[in-house]
This record gives sequence, structure tokens and C-alpha cells, in this order.
Amino acid sequence: MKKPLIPVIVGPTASGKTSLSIELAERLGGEIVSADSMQIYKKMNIATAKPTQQEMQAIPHHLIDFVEPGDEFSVALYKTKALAAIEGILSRGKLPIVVGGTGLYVDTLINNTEFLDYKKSDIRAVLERRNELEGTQKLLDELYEIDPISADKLHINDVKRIIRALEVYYSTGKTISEQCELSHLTESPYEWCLICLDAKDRQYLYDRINLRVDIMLDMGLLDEAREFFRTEVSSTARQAIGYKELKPYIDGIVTLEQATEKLKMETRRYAKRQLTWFRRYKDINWLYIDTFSRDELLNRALEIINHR
RNA sequence: GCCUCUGUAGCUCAGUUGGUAGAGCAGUGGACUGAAAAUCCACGUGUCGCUGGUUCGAUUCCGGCCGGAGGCA
Repeated sequence: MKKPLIPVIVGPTASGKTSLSIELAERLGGEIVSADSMQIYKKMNIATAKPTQQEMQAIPHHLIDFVEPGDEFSVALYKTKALAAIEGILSRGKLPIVVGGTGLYVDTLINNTEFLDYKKSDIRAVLERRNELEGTQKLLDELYEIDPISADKLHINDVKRIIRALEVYYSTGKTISEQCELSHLTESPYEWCLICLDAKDRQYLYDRINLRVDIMLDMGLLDEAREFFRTEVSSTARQAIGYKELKPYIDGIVTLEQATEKLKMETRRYAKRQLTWFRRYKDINWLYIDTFSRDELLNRALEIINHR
């Protein structure tokens, strides 16, 4: 039996994923499944550049705006919910279109990464405490005893991953490298058509990012940030770009101009990291936003999808 | 007009008691399996403002010129 073909639109922030995906959905009778680790959160509208109300009314969007900022989220949760959304859309005879810039989220979908059940415990906190007291080298040595394969891949400064690798072992009895293998036993039930938006000229993308930050500020990003710091936010939501960069200004430590520059810079860096991630997919189709008009871009994307 | 300071990487600056130079930031590339908008790694040649002089050799010393900052008038 032929697997359903599902378009996946990825790309760095401010590359125009939202508008392209909506146009595609209109043409193809599609619904959108977001792959964005921050647009999942309610309220954080301006900073995460969520689609507008009108856009979401025209085309159904899934996995956007459904988690409270105070709640933690994870890739594993994402994968389960995204698959369910895809199934639902297909069962209604519509085409799911995955769109988003979170590489890890997209990856677990297209590679069908399977996560095992495991309960959250205080193991991580204990390991973090041990890291402070005993030092990272001690933890890395310990990981070498347990799982030399993953220890070998980790740099001594990569504290997060060293702790995570130990956490996996102590909470499941399996090493993280074992789990990585176990997570890829079954292949995806879908065929994916990857399209990545990018600019031939990096500066073009950076100009768009800078401009978009200015627009966000005009739209009231500062008020949204003040509100953000008044509410209780989870450790995952806290990472969003757009608030923490404005905090020093809100606290009166730097000028608005300095904070804005910082925000633009962090957004540009994020875009660069996103591109690095997407280059890993050898079968990805690159679409350059600075070489096509909007119409041409849509047509190119349609061509790519239809020729699969 | 005179005096003092100053001109070195995209930016801020260090340095060479004369043998053509190096940090931070920015930037670029890479990694990424339950935090991922997070986190981690790697990468440093540039007419040392221009021009003349001294010298085997000048970015370094001396003169002139051109920028910039401050002071005196």
C-alpha cells in the first residue's frame, strides 16, 4: 500500500513559512500541523509570530495555542499529538501540511522516533546538584562506565546532555545510545516531502528578521513581555526569544535600543542554527525566497509536492 | 590658530623596548533523541590612516598631511 505523502514546510524564522503554508493549504485542501516549540503556548502571540486569527479561521491549524505558559512541554508529547492530528486530518479526507521551524520536532515526526514511557522524577535535580558539587568530569567519567558510545560523543562542557544521558540510564535502566537505536525500529507510516525556505543572500533574511522585530515592537511586544514576566511560566516557555532579551530594558538596566539590538541578534543566531539543522536532510528541497516572487514560490512548492 | 591625546579585524580595544600582530564581541561552519527559540563545539591576514625620512628592515622612531576627541585662545 502506498504511504500518504505529507508536505513539510520548514525554514528559519521570518522566512515566510506561515504565508506559504496557508496558500498551499488553500490550493491543496489542507490543514496545518505546526512544528513549533513556542507557538504551542497560549498568550505568547507577538513574540512567537503566531498566525493571525483570520489566518487560523481560514485554514484549521493544529498544535498551536493550546498549552498554558506555566506548563512544561516536551518533544515526546509533541510527537504523540502531532501524529494524532495528522491521523485526524487524513481521516477527514484532507491533506496535513506540517510547518514549523523546530528541527527536533520535525525530526521526530519524519524519522518516527519512538519514545518510551518514563515518569518524571527528581533524578535530574540530583544530577544537577552532583554536577555542582563534584564537577562535570566526574559525571562524564561515570557516563563512560555506563555508556561509552554516548560519552565519547559528548564534550565536557555539554553539561545538559551529559546529565540527560545519565538521567536516562538511572530512570530506565537503558543507556541513551541503546534507546536511540530502539527508537528507530519502525519506519514512518508516511512519506514526507521536505521543503525548506531560505535566502540565497543571508543578509536578505537578516534584514527581514530585523524588520520583523521592529514590527513586533510596534504591535506591542513590550506589553506582552511585561505581562509574560507577571505570569508564572514554565522552564520551557521561558526560553522563548522575545521576552528575556527585553527584560534588561524593562528593569531599567539598558536602553530600549540596546535591548532591541540584542533581540534582533539573538533572532538572527537562532535562524542560523535552524538552517544548520535543516541542512542535515539530504533529500530536502530548497526554495529561495529572494529569487522568486510570492506566486512563483507557491508554484514551485506545488511542483515539488506534485512531482513526488 | 596653538597645545595634548588619538587613528590596528565588521565593532571595542591590546600589543610589537624596530624583525609585518591578538583578545573580547560580532560573523561563519558544525553538533543536536523527553529543556531544542534551549544547549554545546570549531574557526582570527588585517594596505596596523596616508605620505616621506632614518634603518639591512618601520605598524612601531622622526617629519608632513588627512580624520576624530579634548584643552587654550
